[in-house]
Amino acid sequence: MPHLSPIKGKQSIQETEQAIEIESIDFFVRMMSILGMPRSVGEIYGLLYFSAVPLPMDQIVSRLGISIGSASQGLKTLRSLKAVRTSYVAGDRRDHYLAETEFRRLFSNFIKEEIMPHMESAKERIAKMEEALPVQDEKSAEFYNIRIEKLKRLTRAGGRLLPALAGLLKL
Amino acid sequence: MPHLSPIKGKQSIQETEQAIEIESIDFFVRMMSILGMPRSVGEIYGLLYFSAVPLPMDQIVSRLGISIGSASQGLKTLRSLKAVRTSYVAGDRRDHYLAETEFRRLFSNFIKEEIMPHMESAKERIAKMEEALPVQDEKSAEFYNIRIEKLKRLTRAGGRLLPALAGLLKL
DNA sequence: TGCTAATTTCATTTTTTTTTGAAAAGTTTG
DNA sequence: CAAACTTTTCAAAAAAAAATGAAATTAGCA
Repeated sequence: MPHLSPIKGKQSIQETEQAIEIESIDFFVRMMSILGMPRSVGEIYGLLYFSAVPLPMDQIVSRLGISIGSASQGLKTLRSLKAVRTSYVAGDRRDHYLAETEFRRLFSNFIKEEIMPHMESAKERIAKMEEALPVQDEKSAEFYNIRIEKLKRLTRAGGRLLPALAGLLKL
Repeated sequence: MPHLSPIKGKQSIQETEQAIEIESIDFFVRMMSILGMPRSVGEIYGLLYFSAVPLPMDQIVSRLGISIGSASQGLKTLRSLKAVRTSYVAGDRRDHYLAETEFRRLFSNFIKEEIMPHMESAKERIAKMEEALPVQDEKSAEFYNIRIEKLKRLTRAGGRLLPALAGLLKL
């Protein structure tokens, strides 16, 4: 069955596109907020995700109704996560933004940039605990050692598992 | 080489314990904040993690210098994540709190309670996008379908992988 | 049951985070 | 190189999140 009459449904193509756009923005605002990203970042990504063409910043600003400053900062964040990239459009001096839609890559980047540094500093902090420890040598030393050992295993597992996870992610 | 002289180091046993406690609190405040938990929750868990005995709420309050309200709410959160449990102490009507130190279990709980519900509502939102879609039947429909398909794969992968991850986590 | 200690709840305050808006800094092109 | 446009930066405002503290509730005990 090929295409139906163009005047078939209650909604026009634009209405459909707008409906999906709204859902997409909503979707990514929530997703990003799980990852601790501000609303504006989710909105921008959500808008770009379903955009067939790359959008310049002023379009993002006007379509989302956010400030130029927010858009600039949000795009900076998204760029640093490699979640968007710019594409050059002939005869237009504005940057045009495009969403990276390969989630595997995005995820891997997120872990590397946002999570792994924390793991590193966690290890340093555990080392500090060990420095403090050896002085007291009684029965309770055993208790502390066990707890510290668990923390070490936690960071080790995190360090191995998180990057591996991104690879596992067969999207 | 057995134990050294008890008056050897510069620090007493209490000082050592206090130093570790401070590091522990610091450690878990940061860990919890990665997971989007408020400071107080990290502080409480950090204190309990290295406590050899279960602590009643008023001790938590006075040792951390937080309010009774914060402590109560923080403990509620930690209880709901099964990160702490109460243990009964003879002849004391206060609840005494103990940290759950098996991170695998904690992690698995966190995914189940905090992450999976989001995955579920994500699926519902994708379904809404699909509802909006079928009306417009032109070349761009293909574009939308591809994007929606990627989202579906994302939530499917998330739903499978996250719980699996908790199992993998051999701590 | 009534009294008291322990805990929870929640309106208010404080702190932190995010957004805004306007000035500063770049860029492109005529 | 200057005028026009684009983007970034950042102090201030707004919004959101967390902590407080006191009243309300609950639970243990005499």
